[in-house]
Amino acid sequence: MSEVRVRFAPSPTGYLHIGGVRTALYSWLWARQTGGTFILRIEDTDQDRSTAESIHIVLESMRWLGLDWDEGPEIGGGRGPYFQSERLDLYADYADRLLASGHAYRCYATKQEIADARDAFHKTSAKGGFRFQSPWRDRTDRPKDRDAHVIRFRAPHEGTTGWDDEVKGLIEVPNDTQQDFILLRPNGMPLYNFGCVIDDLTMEVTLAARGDDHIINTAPQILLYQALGAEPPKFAHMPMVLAPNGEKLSKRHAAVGVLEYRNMGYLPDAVLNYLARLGWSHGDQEIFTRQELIEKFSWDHVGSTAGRYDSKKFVYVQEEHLRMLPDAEIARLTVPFLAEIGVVVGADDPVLLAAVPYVKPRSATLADVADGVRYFFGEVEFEQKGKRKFLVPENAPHLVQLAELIEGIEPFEKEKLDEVVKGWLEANELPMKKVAQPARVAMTGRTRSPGLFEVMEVLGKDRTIARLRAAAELAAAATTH
RNA sequence: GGCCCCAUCGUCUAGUGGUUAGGACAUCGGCCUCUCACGCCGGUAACACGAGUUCGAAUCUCGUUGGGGUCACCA
Repeated sequence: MSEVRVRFAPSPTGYLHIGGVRTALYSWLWARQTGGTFILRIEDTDQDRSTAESIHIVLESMRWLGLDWDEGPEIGGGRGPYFQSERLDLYADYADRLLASGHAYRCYATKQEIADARDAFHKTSAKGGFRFQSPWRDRTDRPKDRDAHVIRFRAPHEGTTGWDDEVKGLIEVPNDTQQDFILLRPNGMPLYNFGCVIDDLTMEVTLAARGDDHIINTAPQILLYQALGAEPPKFAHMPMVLAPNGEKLSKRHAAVGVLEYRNMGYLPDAVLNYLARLGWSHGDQEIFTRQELIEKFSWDHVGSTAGRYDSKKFVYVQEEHLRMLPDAEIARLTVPFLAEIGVVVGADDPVLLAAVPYVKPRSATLADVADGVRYFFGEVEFEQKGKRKFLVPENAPHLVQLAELIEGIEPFEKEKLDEVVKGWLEANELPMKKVAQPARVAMTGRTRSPGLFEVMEVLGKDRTIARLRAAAELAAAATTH
């Protein structure tokens, strides 16, 4: 079997959609598993919609996800260029060949003529789909008053065109439904089906993987390969990612731009895992490392039904990946998220490092971790509800006593703290519940946090005592009502 | 409407003629417990429908219904 060459060919007309990421991912996994080549190609032939900003977003998204390409923008490769807008000569050349062999023709019909024909078709309420029947299909002359024309494919009307799809199986389409689709616009820009075929052909792509909304384009493309006397690649059409309600996924339903997940503190590997698993399976396994994905991916376990985006499961997968990370790595990755909320610390900050293991099981994203360690830095910010409920005069003495008790504890570690404090509580017949919440609010400003003694250990003796005493004063001064 | 694709718990899926139809997320109950989590134990919950093939169908065939895609000088 020849070397695997696969590509991801987004059009830069917005953000990189998570549905697009999934098709990119499957191709990438296949290339990495087989030692093949993963090509990134930018389909920027729609000059009205393509933007430089969008190209940047695509590359940035791919980089963040770690979906590195072997040929493509910025690094080049032997089959470049990798922007369709820079391959115009090539398309012109292939169009000439098709013209010469009679597989294509120049069509001088104007957009208006086509629109009129379409209107007329719909007015007669004819059944079936509209196909523009160009009068130029069988003419050899040309109009005297204009030169602008498109180049159309001379589509066959008999027989069927089919292929054995890697995920859908055998698909056959009758040729009499084909139309003379346009290859080249008057300005020399190719349309999707033509550009895609010429690129896949000249880039020697062996498997074209894409969303199943492209199934409709495959027969025309195969016809084009045949007209060119070339062997088409294999095709894999994967089902789309739908919104939770089964509609087409859009901004309304979820964060669809993949970079948004970076900003929310998701891990690239978690995104990959979730997306891979949505539409593909490997027995009962749910959590995969990047390496496992590469090793275990296979086309015959890509399902054929559309998958719905499920944010809860996504969060679950993200949590699992966060827990797989070493604490020091989590600390390092959390630093920018801390900066975001005004806490400036280094990745090797001892307090941060000490806090991560306790905050980790309570967090899903890196943003959660940042928020979870926040009160270990700077001043305590009290949640009003907790302050009002627990920092009341009757609790003030307990906080002071706790501060005094703690003064003498050495080493200041959570096991020792646990032992001494609980002994003291028992001796004084004080229930833990009575003291814990006021102390928690005193130290963290919140009613929910890691274990009391864990917080103390991270805070250190001095700051623990200071916070307990400060809160005791607040509590004593609070007015009851 | 034509053409094409699809159909197992709410969701993602396992299943390739013989299973008490399995797992995961979610959900519900319980345990643990200083709060919140984590963790652990357990429950509810599915083969869209109808024919046919077969000793036997979630699995094969046909039809119905339902969902999706597409019918561009977008990709």
